[in-house]
Amino acid sequence: MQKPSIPKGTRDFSPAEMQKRDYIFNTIRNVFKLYGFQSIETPAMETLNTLLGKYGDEGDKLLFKILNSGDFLKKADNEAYSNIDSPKFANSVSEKGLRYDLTVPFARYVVQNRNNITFPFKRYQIQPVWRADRPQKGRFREFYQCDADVIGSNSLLNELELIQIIDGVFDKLNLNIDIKLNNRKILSGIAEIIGKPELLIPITVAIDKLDKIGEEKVMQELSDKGLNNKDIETIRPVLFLKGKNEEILKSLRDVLAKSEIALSGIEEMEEIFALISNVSVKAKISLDLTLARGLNYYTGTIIEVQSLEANIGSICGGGRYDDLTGIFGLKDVSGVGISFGADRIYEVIKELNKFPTDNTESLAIMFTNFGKQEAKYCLPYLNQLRHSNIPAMIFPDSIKISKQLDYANKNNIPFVILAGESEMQNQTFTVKNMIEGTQKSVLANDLLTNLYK
RNA sequence: GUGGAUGUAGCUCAGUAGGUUAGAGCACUGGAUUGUGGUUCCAGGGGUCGUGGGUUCAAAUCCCAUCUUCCACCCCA
Repeated sequence: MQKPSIPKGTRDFSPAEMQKRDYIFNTIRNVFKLYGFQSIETPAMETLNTLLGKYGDEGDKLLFKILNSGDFLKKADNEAYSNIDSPKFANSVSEKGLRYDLTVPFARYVVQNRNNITFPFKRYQIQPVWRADRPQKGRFREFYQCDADVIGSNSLLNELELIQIIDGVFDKLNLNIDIKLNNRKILSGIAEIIGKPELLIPITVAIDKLDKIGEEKVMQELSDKGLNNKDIETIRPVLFLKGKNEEILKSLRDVLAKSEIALSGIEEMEEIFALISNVSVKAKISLDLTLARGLNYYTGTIIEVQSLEANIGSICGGGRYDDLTGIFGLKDVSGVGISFGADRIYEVIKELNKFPTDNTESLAIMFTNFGKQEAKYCLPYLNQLRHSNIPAMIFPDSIKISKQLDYANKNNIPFVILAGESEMQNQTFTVKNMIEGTQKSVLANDLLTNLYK
């Protein structure tokens, strides 16, 4: 007999875990709805054309590809096979892949359904995504993302709303967070100032690590990527600007004055902070010039959320992408969105022991089963409870009562109703309170009104 | 993809100078209690020691490979 198992990096969720997961999903979903976002779903798999090239080389490597059906070897690229060119060979036997995130499939959806969509389109989407990453703390191969995006609007009010959503969700979940903001245009400006715009990505990847590996190693990496000492000395002071968010922006204006693109990024940031000052936000919000984020498609605002209480990396991220739909043939449509990492949020709440203890959704009442006649006697009253919105069940088999009570006990059912021969004769029920260990007799017709008394 | 650790009953883990029949707690089943759970007591079932190969008279224990899980890096939610 083979031992049952599941693939690396995947998980089963028990009823107890699902209850906690649903708490997170419901919280996020309710806030999304509150801000006027509508739900959509897209398939677990997309064609590889849709997915490849959107997440950089690293992302392409992490895509799960699906083997073609049928006699797929007929179309196989034998040349690639003999050259041991795995990616090329894989493409010849696979044309579908599991989605890597929700943003790219959403962009595909928007372009494909452009005639049925009224812009600006505010959609939310809560679905699993798959990455062939090596699992570790807070990292899985199958995990849920909870995305909210606004597409077809350039207004920075959208950025404000997304920040408010983040604030609202984590406030409801009782987590302390730091919302880090930056703007790709500022980073582009820095690359422009030193005259090496083509090195934007390597530069951002390097400075993103500042708080992790330290100043010296970042400068070393910058030098490795082809920056000379003069370039590095230009960048260095920018990264260490201190003060309030508004003050940093002010100094940036001077340093990056020669870059038009940087100035427009700075202006956007100033506007966002000005907008935020009109609403009350509980979370810490910081301008972080070292925030880069890997995904290649971001062009404006970038957002990343970190827990101030747990060390698990980013628990929510997002940003503005000006031309993601362009790749699919719809130009000049700007989008901005965020993505909550539900699985990491789960780990944080678990670590901090902040899951609510009251579970109002669990079963409240169980009828024991003494036999066929007795069960039939219970059925109308069971029905009555359910019609009154009280979660209830009858034990399906007439096994020993101690077993049935044991079942109720293990499932945290607070009330058990005993109905045997004598109860039937007297038209009563014996109601047992499983928490206090007490029991009482009530008239069957008074069950509903006397239950909790 | 790179580096390090790990794997013994359903779960958490003991068990190495290699040596009869591999243990415990929890869980499970039955009984004390044929209509009363969460406590207690008694009894019982359950393991190809991750998998494959090797060394040896003899391997859970030593060696090699492989897979799993975990941690760090890369990257990211």
